[in-house]
Amino acid sequence: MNIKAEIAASIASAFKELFDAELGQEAIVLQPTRKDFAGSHTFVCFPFLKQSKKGPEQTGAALGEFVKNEVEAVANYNVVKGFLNFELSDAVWIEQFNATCANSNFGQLPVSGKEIMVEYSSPNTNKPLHLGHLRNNFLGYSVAEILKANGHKVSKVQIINDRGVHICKSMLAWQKFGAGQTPASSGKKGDKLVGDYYVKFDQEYKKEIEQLVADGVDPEQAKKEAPLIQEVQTMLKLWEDRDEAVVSLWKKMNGWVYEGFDATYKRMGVDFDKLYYESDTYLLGKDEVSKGIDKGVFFKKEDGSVWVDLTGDGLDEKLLLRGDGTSLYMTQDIGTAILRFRDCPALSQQIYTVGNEQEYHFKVLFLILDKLGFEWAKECYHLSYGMVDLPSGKMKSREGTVVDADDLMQEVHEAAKERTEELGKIDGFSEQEANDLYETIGLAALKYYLLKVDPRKRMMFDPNESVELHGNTGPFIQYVHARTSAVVRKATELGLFESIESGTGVADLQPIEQALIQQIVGYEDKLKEAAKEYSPAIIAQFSYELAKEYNKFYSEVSIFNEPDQEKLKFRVLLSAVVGKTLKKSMALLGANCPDRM
RNA sequence: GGUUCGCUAGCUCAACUGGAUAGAGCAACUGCCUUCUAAGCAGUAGGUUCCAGGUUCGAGUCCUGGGCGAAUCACCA
Repeated sequence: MNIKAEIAASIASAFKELFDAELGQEAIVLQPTRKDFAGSHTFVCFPFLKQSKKGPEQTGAALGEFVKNEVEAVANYNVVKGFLNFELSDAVWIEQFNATCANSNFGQLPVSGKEIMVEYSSPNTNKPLHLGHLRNNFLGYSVAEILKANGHKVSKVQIINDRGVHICKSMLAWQKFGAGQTPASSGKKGDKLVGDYYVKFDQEYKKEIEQLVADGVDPEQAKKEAPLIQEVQTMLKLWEDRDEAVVSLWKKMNGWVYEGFDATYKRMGVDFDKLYYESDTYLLGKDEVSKGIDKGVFFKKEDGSVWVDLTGDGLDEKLLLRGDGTSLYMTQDIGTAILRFRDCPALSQQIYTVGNEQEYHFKVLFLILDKLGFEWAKECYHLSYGMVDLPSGKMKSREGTVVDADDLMQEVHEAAKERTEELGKIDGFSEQEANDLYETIGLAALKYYLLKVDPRKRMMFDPNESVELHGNTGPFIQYVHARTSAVVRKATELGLFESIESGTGVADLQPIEQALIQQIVGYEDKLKEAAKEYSPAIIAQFSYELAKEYNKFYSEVSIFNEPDQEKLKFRVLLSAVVGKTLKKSMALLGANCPDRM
C-alpha cells in the first residue's frame, strides 16, 4: 500500500534480524532524497550506529540489501556516506501515476468535518486599498482556498471598520470643503474621493495647529484645541447619538467607498461569504465588557475607564473602554469574535489575517476571550504576515509613498500587454481575448510575486520584478501550463487523446518522466503542509518546481516524434496531468491559467 | 529600556524543522529556434549562512553572549 510505510516497516524488521535491535516505527523516518542522488526515499543511518554496531556505510548497505529483497517496490539502493537511498521500480511509479489519473478528486482531500472562518482585508472606510491590502487579500483568499482543498468547510469574512474618529475626519472635510462633490460629478472612484478628503482633513488640521503654535500655544495643546479636531469629536458624538444628518452623511460616503471597494475586489478576484461591520458589533463589545466587569474579569478605575489586568500573564494592564464610555478597537473585536461564534456554532477555528504589527493586540484579545470563559478562544489564530517594503523604504501614507491597489493592477496589466505584444504571441486573438489575457497574466504576476515568499516574513516589493515574466514568476508557470494545453490540443486533433485518459500501459520511464511523476504524486502532501503552515508560498514553490521540471522534460524528450505509440500517448497524458496540476495549484493562489499565451 | 521577530550569492528569496557538495530567480557571461509555444533549455561565474563561543556522529537550523535592523509595549487603528 503505502510504500513509505512499507519500507519503514522493513527497516524495522531488518534491525531486528540483522542487529537484534528493537526499533519503534516512529523512530524510523524516511526523508525525500536530494535531487543530486539516485533514489526517492532516504534513510539516515547515523543515529542508529549504536544499534547496528557497524560503520555508517556497512549499516546502510546491510539495511539496503535486506529491504531490497523484502520489498518488491524497491528496485535498487545506494549508500552515500551514511545515507541509504532507495530507488523504486518504474512499475511503482507508473502505478502511482495511473492511480492519480483515475482519481477524479486528485487535489481535493476528503471532507474533514472542520469548519473554519478566515478573516481578511478588513479595511477602514476612509481611504482606498493599497499594496499592503493586496498582500493581505491575496494571502487570506489563498489560505482559505488551501483549507478548502484540505477538505474543510471555509467561510471568508471581513470586519469593516466603518465608524470612528478616522471616518468622521473625511466626512467633516467633505462637508466643509467638498462643495457637494460626488463620485459621479468628479469622475472619481468613491473610495478615492473619500480618501482625498481624509488627506484634506489632515492638511487643514495641520495648518490650524501651525497657526495656533505661531500664536504661542503649546504644540501638544494645539493638537487638542484645533477647531477641526474638536468638530470631529462633536461629529463622532452625534453619530453615536444617531443624529440623522450625520448618520445620513455617513451612509452616503460609506456607500461611495463600498462601490469603490467592490470594483477593486472584483478585479483582484477575491470574494467574501459574509461581511461584519464595526458599527454593528461595537455595542455588543461594550455589553460584553460590562458583563466582564460583573464577572470580576475586568475592573473599573475611578475615572470610569475599564481595564483588564494581564500582569499575571506577563503582560500589562489593558484598556477596554475609555473614561467617557466610548469604545476602542479591542472593545469591538471582543464583540465581533463572540458574534461570529454565535452565527456559526459549529465553527472549529477562526483565522485573522492581519499584519504582524498587531501581534500584541491579538495576543491580548485571545487571552481576554479565554478569561471571559469562551472555550473557543484557543481556536482563534492570528495569521500574522510581514509588512511590504518598497525599494525606497517603508510605505508612508503621510509621505505619499503608498502604492495604490487599483493603480498597481493597472500597471501590471499594461506591462503584460507590452511584453506580450513584443513577443508577438497574440496572433489569432480577438481584441477582447487579448485584453483578458493581459489581465490574467498581469494579475498572476502580481499575486505570485506577493505569495511566493513566506507570509510571516517582511518582504521587499520591487515594481519591476513584480511584472517580470521570466524565471520564478506566475507567468512562467502559466506559460508551462499553456504548453501542456498545446500538447493536449494537438493530440486531440490527431484523435489520440480520448483513448488514453484512463492511464498508461508503458513499462519503463525516462529519468525525467519519473521525476515528474514523483512531483505530481507529492502534490497532496504539499497541500497538507501548506494548510498546516498557512503558507501559500509552499504551493507557489511546488508549482514552480513542477513547471521547471516539465520544461526540462519538454526540451529533453520528444513527444509527437516518438515512434513507440504507447510512449507517445503516455507523454501526452503526462503533459495533461502536469497541466491540470499546475492549474489547480495556481488556482489556490487565485491565479488563472490560460490555454494559450 | 522590556518583549517578539529577522539577518543566507551583488539583489530578491529557498533550504522538508538537526542531515549529504547551502539551492532557485534576477543581474553578468557562453551555447541552443528549418523540428511539439525560445515567456524556454543547457552551461559558466558568484558563499566565512552578521560575529564569537557551546551542545554532537553532524549546526544556516538548537543554547549562551554580542552586533545590526524591524515591530510592539498608547484613553491610536
